[in-house]
Amino acid sequence: MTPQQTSRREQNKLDTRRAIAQAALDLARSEGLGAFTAEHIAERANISRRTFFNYFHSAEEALSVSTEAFLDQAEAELAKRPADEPILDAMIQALAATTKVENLQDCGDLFRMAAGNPDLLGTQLLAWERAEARIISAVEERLEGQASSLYIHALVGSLLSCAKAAMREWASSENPDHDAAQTLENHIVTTLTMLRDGFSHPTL
Amino acid sequence: MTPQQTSRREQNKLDTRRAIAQAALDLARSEGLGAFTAEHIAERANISRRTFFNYFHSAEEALSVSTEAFLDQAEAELAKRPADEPILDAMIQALAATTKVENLQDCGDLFRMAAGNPDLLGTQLLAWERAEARIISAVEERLEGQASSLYIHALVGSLLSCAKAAMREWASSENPDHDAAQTLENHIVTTLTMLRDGFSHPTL
DNA sequence: TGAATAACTTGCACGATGTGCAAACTTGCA
DNA sequence: TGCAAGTTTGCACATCGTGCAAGTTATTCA
Repeated sequence: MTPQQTSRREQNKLDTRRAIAQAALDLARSEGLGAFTAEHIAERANISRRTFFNYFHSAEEALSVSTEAFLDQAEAELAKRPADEPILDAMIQALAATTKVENLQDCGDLFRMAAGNPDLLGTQLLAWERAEARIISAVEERLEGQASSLYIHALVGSLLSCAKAAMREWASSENPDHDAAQTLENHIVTTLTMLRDGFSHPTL
Repeated sequence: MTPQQTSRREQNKLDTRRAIAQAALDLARSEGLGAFTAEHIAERANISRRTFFNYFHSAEEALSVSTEAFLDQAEAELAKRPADEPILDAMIQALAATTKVENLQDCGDLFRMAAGNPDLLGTQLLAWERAEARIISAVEERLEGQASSLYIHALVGSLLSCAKAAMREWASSENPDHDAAQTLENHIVTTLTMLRDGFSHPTL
C-alpha cells in the first residue's frame, strides 16, 4: 500500500488541468491570441466546454498557468530564506532563484503576448496581484510588528514591479538562448538592488 | 461668434460619458457590485444598451472613470515639474499634488470596491498599467539617454506601486472626513521618500 | 437659409461567455 | 459488491460585445 500523496482523483484533476493549459498555449501560438474560443481549447484537450469552465473562468486564465507557477515559486523561495536575513536581501535571493522555474520560456512568451492583448494582460495583472497579497501576508508574519502596514505594502508592491520590469527587459530582447535564466537573474538583482539602496542614483 | 473650444457635438459626448459614469457609480453604491448589468446602466443614463457599448467596453470600465482622472492628473502634474529637478523629487511633488483631484472620495470608494471584486480590480489594474506606460514615455523623454530602460521601467513601476499602497492605506482606514486629502498626501510622501532613499530601513 | 454631409444613436442579429441544475459516470472505501 | 462522494457532461439561460444598416442630430457651405 504505497501511501500515494496524490490519490487517483487528484492526479486526474492535475492531468486535466495541465492538458487544458497546454492546449491553450498551443492554440495561442498556432492561431494567435483571441483567435480561438473556450470551446476550441476544450476540444483540443478532449473535454467538454462545460468542464473547461469547471477548471478556469476564461481562456486567458488557462494561459496564465505558467505565470502562476513562477509567482508561486517566488513565494516559496522567500519562505525558505533564514528569518534573520535582512528582508531586502532575502527578497533579492528569493526572486533570483525563481529563474530556475520549470517553464521559464513560456513565462517570457506569455509576457510578450500580454503586452498586445488587454484581456490577457488583465488576467496576468490579477495573478500578480494575488501573489502580492500572499507575499504581503508572509512578510507581515516575518516582520511581526517591526514595520508598518504602509511600509510592507509599498515594499512588496515595488518588489513585484521591479521583478516585472526585469521580466519585460528580458522578454523584449531577442534572447538567442544565450543562457536566458542568467540574463533574467541579472536584471532582477539589478532592479532589486536599486530598490534596496534607493532610486536616487540611476545605475546605468 | 464665441469661439467655443468644445463644439456642441463634443460637449454632448462628454455629457453622455459623465452621465453613464455617474449612473454606474450610483448603481454600484445602491445595488452593489456585480448586481447590475450594462443594460441597467444604460437605462438609468437614458441611452440604449448599444450606445453604452459605444462609450465603454464593460460596466467595470464605466466605473473606472474617476480612477483614470486621478492617473491623468498624476501624469499632468509630473509634466509640470521643472526639467532640472531630480526625477524622484519631481515625482514626489507630482504625486502629492494629485490629492487635489476633483473626486478623490470616489477614487477611495472605487479602490475599496475593487478589493472585493476581481472584474473591477482587473479593469482598475489595466488603467494603472496604461498610465504607467504613459508616464514611462514621459520619463524617458525627460531623462533622454541618462538612464537605462530597465531603470526607468523599474522606477515608474515602483512609483505607482507606492502610490497604490498609499491609496490602500488611506482608503482602508475610516476617514471621518478629517482632511482626507492631507492624509493621503502624507502617505504618498512617506512611501515615495522610501523609494528615493531605499527600503533598507523601515521608517515606521 | 436650406440642402448636403459628417457624426452619433439605435435596434437587430449573432456568436461567445459563464453558471445553475440534474442526470450520467468514475473513484474510494467498507 | 455496492454505496457514498466526487467529477463530467448536456442543456438552458441571461448577459456580453460587436458588425451592420437605418434613423436622427449637428455642422458646413453655397
